Amino acid sequence: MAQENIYTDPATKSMEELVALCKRRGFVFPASEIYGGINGFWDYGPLGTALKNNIRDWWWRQMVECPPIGPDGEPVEIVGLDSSIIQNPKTWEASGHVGGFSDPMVDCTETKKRYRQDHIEVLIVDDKGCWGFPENNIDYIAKKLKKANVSRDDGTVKNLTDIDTSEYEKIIAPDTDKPGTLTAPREFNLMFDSHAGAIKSDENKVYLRPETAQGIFLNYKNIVDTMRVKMPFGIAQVGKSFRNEVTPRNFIFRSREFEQMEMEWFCAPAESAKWYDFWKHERMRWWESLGVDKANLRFRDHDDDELAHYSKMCVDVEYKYPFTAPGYGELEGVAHRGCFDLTQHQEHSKTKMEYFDQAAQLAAKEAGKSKEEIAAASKYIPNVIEPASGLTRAVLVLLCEAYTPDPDRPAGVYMKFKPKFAPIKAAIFPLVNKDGMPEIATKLYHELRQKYVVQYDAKQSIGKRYARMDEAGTPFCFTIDGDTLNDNAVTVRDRDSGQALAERLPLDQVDAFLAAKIAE
RNA sequence: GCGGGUGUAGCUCAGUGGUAGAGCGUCACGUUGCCAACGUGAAUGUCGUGAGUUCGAAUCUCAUCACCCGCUCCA
Repeated sequence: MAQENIYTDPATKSMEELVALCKRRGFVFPASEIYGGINGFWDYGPLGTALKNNIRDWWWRQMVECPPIGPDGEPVEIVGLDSSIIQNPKTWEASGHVGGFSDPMVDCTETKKRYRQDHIEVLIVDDKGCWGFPENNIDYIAKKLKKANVSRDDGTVKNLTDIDTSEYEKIIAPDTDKPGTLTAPREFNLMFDSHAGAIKSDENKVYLRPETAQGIFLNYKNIVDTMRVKMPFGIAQVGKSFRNEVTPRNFIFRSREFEQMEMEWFCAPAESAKWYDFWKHERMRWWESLGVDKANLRFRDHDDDELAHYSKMCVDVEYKYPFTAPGYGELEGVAHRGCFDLTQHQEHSKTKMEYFDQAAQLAAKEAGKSKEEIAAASKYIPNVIEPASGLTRAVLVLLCEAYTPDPDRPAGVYMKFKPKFAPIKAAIFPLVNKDGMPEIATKLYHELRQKYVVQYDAKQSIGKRYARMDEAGTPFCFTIDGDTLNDNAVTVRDRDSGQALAERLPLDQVDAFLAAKIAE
C-alpha cells in the first residue's frame, strides 16, 4: 500500500499513460478528434475544465482578491482585467510582434543565434572574404577584421537583404569565425491572423493575441484614470492566447491555443529591482501552494543573450516534467520589462503614459533633493515586472505531479490532487443498496452538493467505486454502512492511503471536515 | 522543417486478401456487508482519412491527417 508523501520522481512517470488516463477519465481530449484531430489543439473535458477553473480561481484569489503582503508589510494592490483577444493591429507593431517577427530571419547554424535579415550588414572585400556584422556597428567585428588584416575602406558594405542567398556560403556570421553558417532567410511570424469584417483585405487584417500582456498595457491609462490606483500596483488577466508554433509537442505543454495568467506590476523605475526580486519569490511560493513538490521546481535565470527584445532581466520558474526529466521545462517567466511596452505604446499611439507620483515628489522634497531630482522622481513612465504563467501549463504540472503509480491498487494509479484543486471533492456511497443506506447517503449528498462538487454513486461494487475515484483524484469517499444506522457516522475512505481513516466521521461533521481539507 | 515509429470498440490488443474479434471497462436487472466481487443480459466499430490494385482490402500500393520518440524550433 502506498505511503503518504512519498516522493515520486516525474522521470518515472509515463506521459503516454498520463495522456491515456486524461482521455479515459475526461480530463483532456484531442480537439476535433472525430475528424482526425488538429495538431496543437486540445479540448478540456469535464474533469480537466474543473481542474483548470480551480487553478485559475486560486490564482485570481491570490493575485487580485487577496494579493500578497508587500515588502513594507502592507498588502499590494492588483486589479483585474479581461481585455479583447483581437485588438487594433497597431498594438502588435508597437509591441514588436509584427515588426520583429514577420520579417525574414536568418539563423547561424554554428552559434544557434538568429538575426533579422535586414539588421545584418556585410563587409565584402574581394579575394579576402565577407564579414557579417550588426547594422551600423562594424566595430562589433573589429577584432576579426584586424586579425584578417582588412579595414572598412578595403571593401564595400551591403545589407544582407541585397545579397543573393547563393552568396551566403562566403559570409562569416557576426558571432563565428568560419564562413557559410547562415541559413537562407525564413519567415517567422507566430501570430494567427484573420480579418475583421466580411471582406478580406490587408486593411482589415487583425491578429489573435499572442500574449495577454498587451491588453493590459493598452488599458494601463484607463485603469490609472478610473480606479484610483497608486504606484506601485498591478493589473492581472487570465485568458486565451494563440501562437502558431512551429512544432506543438508534449501533450498540452506547447499548444497553439493556450491560456495564460499574467500580471503586469507597474512601479517606479528606482524600485523595479526590489519588485522583481519580490515577485520572483512570491511566484515560487504560489507554485508550491499548488502542492507541487519543491524538488521538482527551480529557478533559471536567463543569460543576457537569450533575453527577449523587451526584457532587462528574466527568470523562469521551471518544473521537472516527465518529458524533460532529469531536466526542467518552462512553467512561468518573471520578466523585468523595463518601460519598453508603455514607451512603445506612447510613441505609436501618441498617448502619454507618464505617471505623476505625488508620494515620490513629497519624499524627494523632504529629502532636500534638487529641483531636477524631484522632477525626475515624481514623473516617469513606470517600469513593469511581469509574472506570466501558463494556466494550461499549470494544469499539465498538476496532472504530472498528481499522477501516482501504485501497483497495489486496482487502477494501478491514482491522481493525488490537493483537495483544493481536485475536480471532485468527495463521493458519497451507500455500502449496499438496502437497509436505509441509500436514503441516508442521498440526504448527505443533497446537503453537500449545495457547497461542494460531490458525486453520488450507488452502482456496482464498493471497490469499483473507490477505484474510479482514485483515477479522478477525488480525495475522500464517505461511505454509509450498516453502522451508520446506529452511530450516525460514516467511513471516510482516504485516497492517498487507499484505506479508511481510523475514526468514523459523524454525519453532522462531514461538511466541516471537507471545508477544512479544502482550505489546506 | 528533417528522420524513425504508431493508428482496429472507451482502454489494452489479436486478426497477412474471403462474414469485424477477445479481455477489461460501460449500461441494465439480480445479488451485495469496505477496495475494479458474482450471475444473467445489452450497447459500442466508415479497422485514422482519401484514392488505387483486386471478383473481394483492416490486410497490398500511394497520398494525407493525428499522436509518440530523436533532431530543429520555441520572440
